Amino acid sequence: MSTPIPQSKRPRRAVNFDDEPSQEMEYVDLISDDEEDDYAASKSLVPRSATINLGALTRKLANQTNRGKGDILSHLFNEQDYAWLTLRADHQHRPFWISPDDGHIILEGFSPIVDQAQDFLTAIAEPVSRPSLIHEYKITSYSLYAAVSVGLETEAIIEVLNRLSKVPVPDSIIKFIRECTLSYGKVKLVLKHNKYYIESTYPETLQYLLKDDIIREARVQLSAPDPAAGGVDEVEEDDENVHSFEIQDKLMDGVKRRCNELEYPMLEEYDFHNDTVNANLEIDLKPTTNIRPYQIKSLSKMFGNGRARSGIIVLPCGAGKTLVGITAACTIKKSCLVLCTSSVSVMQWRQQFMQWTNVTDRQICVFTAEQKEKFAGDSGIVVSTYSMVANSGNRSHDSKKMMDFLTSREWGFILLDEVHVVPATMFRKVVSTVKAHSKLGLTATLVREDDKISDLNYMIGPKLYEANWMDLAAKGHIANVQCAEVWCPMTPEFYSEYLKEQSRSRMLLYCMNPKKFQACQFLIKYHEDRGDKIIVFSDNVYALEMYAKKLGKPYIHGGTPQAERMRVLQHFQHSPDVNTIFLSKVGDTSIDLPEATCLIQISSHFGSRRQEAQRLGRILRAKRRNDEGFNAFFYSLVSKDTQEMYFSSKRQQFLIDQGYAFKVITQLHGMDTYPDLVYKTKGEQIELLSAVLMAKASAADFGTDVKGGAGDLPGTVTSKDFGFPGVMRTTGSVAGLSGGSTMSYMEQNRSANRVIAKEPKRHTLFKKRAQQVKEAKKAAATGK
DNA sequence: ATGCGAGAAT
DNA sequence: AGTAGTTCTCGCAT
Repeated sequence: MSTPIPQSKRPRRAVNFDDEPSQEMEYVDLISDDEEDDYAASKSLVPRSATINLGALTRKLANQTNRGKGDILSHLFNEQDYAWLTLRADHQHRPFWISPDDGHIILEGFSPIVDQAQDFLTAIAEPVSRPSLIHEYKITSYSLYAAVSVGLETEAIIEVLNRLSKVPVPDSIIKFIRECTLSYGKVKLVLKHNKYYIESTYPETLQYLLKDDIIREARVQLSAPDPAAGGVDEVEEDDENVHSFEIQDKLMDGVKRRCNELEYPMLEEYDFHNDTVNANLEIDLKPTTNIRPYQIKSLSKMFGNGRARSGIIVLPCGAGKTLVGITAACTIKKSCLVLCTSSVSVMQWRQQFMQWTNVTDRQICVFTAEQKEKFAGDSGIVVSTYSMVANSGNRSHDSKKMMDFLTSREWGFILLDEVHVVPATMFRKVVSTVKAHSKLGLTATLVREDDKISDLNYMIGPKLYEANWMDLAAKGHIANVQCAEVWCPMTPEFYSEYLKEQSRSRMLLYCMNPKKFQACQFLIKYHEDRGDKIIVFSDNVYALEMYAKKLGKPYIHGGTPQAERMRVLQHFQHSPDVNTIFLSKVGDTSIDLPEATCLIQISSHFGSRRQEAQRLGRILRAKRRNDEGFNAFFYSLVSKDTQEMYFSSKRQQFLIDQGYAFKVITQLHGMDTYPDLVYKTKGEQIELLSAVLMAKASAADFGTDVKGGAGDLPGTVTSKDFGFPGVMRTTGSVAGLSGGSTMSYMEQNRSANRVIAKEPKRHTLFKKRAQQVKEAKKAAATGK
């Protein structure tokens, strides 16, 4: 929406986030006549496994529409039959359809005005899936709250929707938009004297909220309540127009949830310019710090009206989330608390603050188990971990004192790194125990496998911005990645054992499948020869060790001592002789290896979409990403006809929705003739099988193995055991790096071969919401 | 330093 | 289809 500010014109110290809600202008003359060419230009296919749900488009109306009972064929197609849709005469000039049923929007990715349409849709709707040619969005109450909070107005939203839609905007959708946007902003959550208040200029609204049991009981009663006085009379009047009441910290979470359910989501904005109570923090970005256009854009959503809106910014790994957070802190210029998931991240955040801003040692400090510092002046930055702040009982003396320091003061800003962890039972309370005027959550993967992710809407705020991975890759901000799933047939011996086993012990068998072993070895060799640096991931520590030892590569898992980790990582980054490392899930986050250009997964038995995306993120910031035609590679090795097939498809869903296309490789050409292939003979394979069965039988073996430090395990590999013998590295030709095209593999249509993982639930929004509102209102009414 | 318990993710 | 189990990290105490 806002045009990127040219490098030269950008103000040196402050970042300009002017974000005039000028959507009115921008969408007026979008329709041009030359879309035929663009259509012809794009030839690639939508991945079959993308979650485009065209069925949703039709369900309800298809039933309502008179489709002619004499039609002998339509019953065969049911929901897939679109014949009833009444398109506008000039529909080909308009970029999307809107489903009257559930607010889903299908956008043509080849439309000449796709960029503008996409800009608009990301502001008002939730991206569901964005493969290359067709994008799916859905309008939800949350997405509409976000739209309003970012400055869009109800009628403007409806008008632009109407202008861009191939079908007239259904009345049901217009009604939904009006309802959702009407009440937003009427109720505010403010912090005064380190206490939470619900504030509104509409006394009747506060009165209405107080009828709800949860909200009423969370209210702080200043004096003995006068039974004669009811409702609005109890509300304190700060001045003529503003009314408010106080809420207990500990019950804040429930109150916020309730307000959302009652359709009065609380607006959290911080007028930091006019805050004279809290001391300013004199920090600025260094003049040399450059911010990318999409980073500015995301921040403009936060600061568009001159205040700091609480909310969430979603950027892919490697796209500079940290700098976005730091820039926000430099804009607010008040005391700031940064929370991370690990102590490694804590140090990284501190380092990045030092690197990008003029913050001094005295102003920034860390609070972890090892280090407990306080800043010196009236204001400063504290970087800590979620568990440090969430930990309630059994604190050390220093920690207690530090927690008092954190909870007794008012924070201008709280930065929540990896914000998708915040809904976890123990972590969620940090949001209300530490009192901050504004909150910003950062993440690359706003997904969880439970249903708690939507809690962030009321805990933190609306999703202010979500980048499109494909767009960033196209512009060179993150690497281009070729994704492939390699199908490895099980050997007959392994497969018959697999069939005998219970589900739990099956995992080892498909991890250790000799064919997978060979595929892994072959891919490593192939990519090392091209000059790639390779990370191999294995969730299973036993498999990790076996693979790494057999193939002679260093590895790191949870039991690897810190010093040892550093050694291995150093070698990987700087030695031309170490081009492959094996990592357990320690490597999922926080290990930054810009040298890596290729990633192979050998074991990933669960269906975690977040883990898959985070692993891919390890190669998105590849140093060489801007080289001509550079591609990073991401392989998942999957044992054929096992449970892995199912998990794999589930894991890939997030990336597919981001527009990544997974190729299926059923045969690695040249592998069978590769001279040093491991486990080539039947004898070796059976030997491996018996080793696996033995390991599986004795869990004790496992235990010591995993602990790693025990040391007496024969052949335990550490980096010092590697003389880094002269693994010759032939430099691949530049042309050879130009992409997946040079790889010989067979592609095939995966969807024909397996069941595609369905989205957990494609609920009909209206129904769910109606139900929620009904219950909430009923509860409120009975509270009378 | 090392072990232990808790908590998160799935 | 979901549980139980695995792995990892953190913070605290010895």
